Amino acid sequence: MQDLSRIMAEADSETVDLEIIVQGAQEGKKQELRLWLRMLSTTKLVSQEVRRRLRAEFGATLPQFDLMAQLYREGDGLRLGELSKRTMVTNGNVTGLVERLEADGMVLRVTPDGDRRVTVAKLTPKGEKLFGTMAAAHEGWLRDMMADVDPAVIAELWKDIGEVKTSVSNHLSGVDFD
Amino acid sequence: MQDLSRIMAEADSETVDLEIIVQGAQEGKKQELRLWLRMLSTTKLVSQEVRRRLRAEFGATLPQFDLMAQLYREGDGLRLGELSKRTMVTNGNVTGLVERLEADGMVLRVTPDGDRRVTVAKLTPKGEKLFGTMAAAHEGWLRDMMADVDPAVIAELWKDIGEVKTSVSNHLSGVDFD
DNA sequence: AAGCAATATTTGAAATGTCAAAGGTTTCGC
DNA sequence: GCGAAACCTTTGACATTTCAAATATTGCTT
Repeated sequence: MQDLSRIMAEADSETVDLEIIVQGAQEGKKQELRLWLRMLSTTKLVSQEVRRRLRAEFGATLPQFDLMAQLYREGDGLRLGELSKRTMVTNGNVTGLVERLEADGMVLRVTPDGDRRVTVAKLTPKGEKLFGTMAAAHEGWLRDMMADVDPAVIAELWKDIGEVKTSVSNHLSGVDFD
Repeated sequence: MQDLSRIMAEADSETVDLEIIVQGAQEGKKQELRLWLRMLSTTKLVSQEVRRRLRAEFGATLPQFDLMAQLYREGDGLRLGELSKRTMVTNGNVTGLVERLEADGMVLRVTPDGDRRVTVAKLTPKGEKLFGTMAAAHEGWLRDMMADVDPAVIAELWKDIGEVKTSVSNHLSGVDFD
């Protein structure tokens, strides 16, 4: 944490009302915040359950599963940069993930002849087989977890969250300082 | 990754049938998976934006912000175990988070007289002030990001995701091996 | 052909994340 | 009160995460 003095000075000059800021999410003013907190906690809940089961049943991690899912649907493999975009994982992170998956024999790394900057990752047969098993289980877990939710609600949620995603995408700050 | 041979054997003996037998299964079967993938990617998108801004504007991290939010609404402080539950962060992780926040002067650690097993974390005045500023900004970011979504949809989403969360909560596997 | 910008991946530092095991403390049962 | 069980936090080993800087390679410009 850096640059505190400047920030504190700002806070001082404003005298933000500390009582109201976090609390009053009930009153309609903070619908977005309230929704976000609920989305976040729900996502964490599901993620942790999925992670726990992937680990217990397959000894795999969620990021590994995600990465393999992308490779699974592109039989010819993907460049690491592509993988990074699709999994929303940083480049540096993909390097390590692929490294470990390769060590486990799930993934193969190849440098194509045309361009030696590039590394293409590809599932091995072993990786494909394991992922197939995991994917089927994974789908079942989700169906179970959401079993009490009306299918119509699920469809509605899918649509509406799509709207949220679009809105968010259109309001991202590239990189800006104040 | 461990225990592969057993898992592979299972996969072999099952030969999962990718063709779907039940009627209407193409559309209905994977609704939950589809919803989950969309929830996950949307949450990642928002998280990354929030993280980027917290860092750029306040030099703080998202987990730190989360933790401070919990302490903010409990002026008397919270035991680390409580913090762990509320932030959905493991115990060991809370230790480190609080350590760093204490080093930054945002948080105070106290061992109450009654029970020396316990550590209570509490925001310092400096921490309170900074959090107040961050919380106000944070709320604004979310309002901006979701600006294109109809308020009625936001309210609906909040309600429906609540249903999802309840369902998931009721279908968690404590700890089970197969 | 030399130089330089653009592209693609890796590396390194710091923080966060999980899990399991280890430490102290308290409390309960006897 | 003693010893064991229960409780709370810390520690340690790894994996994942981000960002920024460093490498390496290609392609463009002149």
